[in-house]
Amino acid sequence: MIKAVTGTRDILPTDIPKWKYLESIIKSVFTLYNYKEIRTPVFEETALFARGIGEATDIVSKEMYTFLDRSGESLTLRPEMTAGVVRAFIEHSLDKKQNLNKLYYVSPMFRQERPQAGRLRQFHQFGAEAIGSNDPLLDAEMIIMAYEIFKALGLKNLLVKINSLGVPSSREDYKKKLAEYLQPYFDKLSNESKKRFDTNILRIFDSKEEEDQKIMKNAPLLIDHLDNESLSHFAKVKQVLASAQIPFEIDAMLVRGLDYYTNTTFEIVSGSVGSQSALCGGGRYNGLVKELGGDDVPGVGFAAGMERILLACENEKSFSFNDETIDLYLVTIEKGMENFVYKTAVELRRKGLIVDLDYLGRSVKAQMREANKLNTGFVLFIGGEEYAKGELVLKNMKNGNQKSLPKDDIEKIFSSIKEN
RNA sequence: GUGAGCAUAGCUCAGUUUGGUUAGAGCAUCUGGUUGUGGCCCAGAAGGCCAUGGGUUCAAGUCCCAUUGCUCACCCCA
Repeated sequence: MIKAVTGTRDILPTDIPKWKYLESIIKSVFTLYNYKEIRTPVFEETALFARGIGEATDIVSKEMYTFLDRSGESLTLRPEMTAGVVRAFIEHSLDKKQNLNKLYYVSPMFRQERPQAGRLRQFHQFGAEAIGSNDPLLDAEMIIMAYEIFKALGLKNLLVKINSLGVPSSREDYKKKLAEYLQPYFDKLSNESKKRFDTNILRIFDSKEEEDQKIMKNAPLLIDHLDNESLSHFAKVKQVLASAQIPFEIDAMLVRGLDYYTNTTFEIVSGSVGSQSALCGGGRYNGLVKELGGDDVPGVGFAAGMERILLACENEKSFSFNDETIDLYLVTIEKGMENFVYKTAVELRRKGLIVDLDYLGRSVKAQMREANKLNTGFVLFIGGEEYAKGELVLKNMKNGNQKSLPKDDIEKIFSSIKEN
């Protein structure tokens, strides 16, 4: 048996309602904040991600689905959306048409990691990018929109964590200080952290090794070494969040594994999923557009994992649906009625009723059991004595009442059903 | 890439500890319970190479080994 590839999932009809519901909330919140949807290709030139996300990051160095196409060009299934959106932004000169572009997306992403709770190889993210302004209002707006969406879904067990990484120049000064502090402990660091010492020293803060954490507890914090401009930017973000009544906490250890972040970074974590608890993450990326060949345009954005969110919703039972219903089920009482039955079904469907019928030639009892299972409001019996008299029997499945109607009066049948 | 756990009907699971005739249950499916009427109830049916391949044994769903798959966790991320 051929099965779905490791880390991929079928979304079956029974799962579709909750996905549609999630998508409708995403769309309505982004629309309220006047973000416009953008769709970009699922694959891009490999170089886009290598440059945009950073060669040394885990995503680029070990998680991408990269392949050569038939002409020998190296392509990659997108592991995240920001690089592609920025590429499209530059390619279509969106900044020349509008000073600030507020964009959102809902799309599948691909990363070759070992699957676990809340982590798949093909997964879905929604997110937003605001490109063209350095206003801290937008940093806060990202967090607010994500939070509004989670709230609308009924999620409770949430924690907003924010941090500031400052600008590259002040960060370089700080990195030197951090290196000086860590030098005496170097031998005690975990192997992974030793590597990071050279590649991205800030990431040592992310280590969960006990020994590393002990050392990092007294390390100088980036947040205490921010330049004045970064500090006031961060202060404004906090102030806006507070005025929007978004509870948050500052996590000076929150660094994040993508190279492009500057100033604000944030995550919203849920206590209702497994160990992969970040429902969304994002931050400001003021150098990215220029890095990818555009003008020096600032940007900020976030991405949220939809499977993870739905997992949290299920665990919290944050919303539920009524059983799906149909309007009418046609029961064929005797053989030979099929043409009339189907014609009636089509005409009622054209009037807007959800109509189903038997396609398996089953007994009346079996058809009634099916009608009941489908939660139909009405059943229309076709055949027998009444049909011979030119009538059909309409049964209300809630109260069991039945009445006869002229067999060709579609309008009468329609209104008898519609009135209830 | 590393570690641990799991694998029996469409689904959820008994049975494995202490090997012993034809492998069970609930749910779901199907058929009936007087000629043409659902739900609840009752009766019955169908559905399994017990993940795959080797081994131990008189005998393996049960013990051993390998393989594959899944799950969870690490790394990291959404």
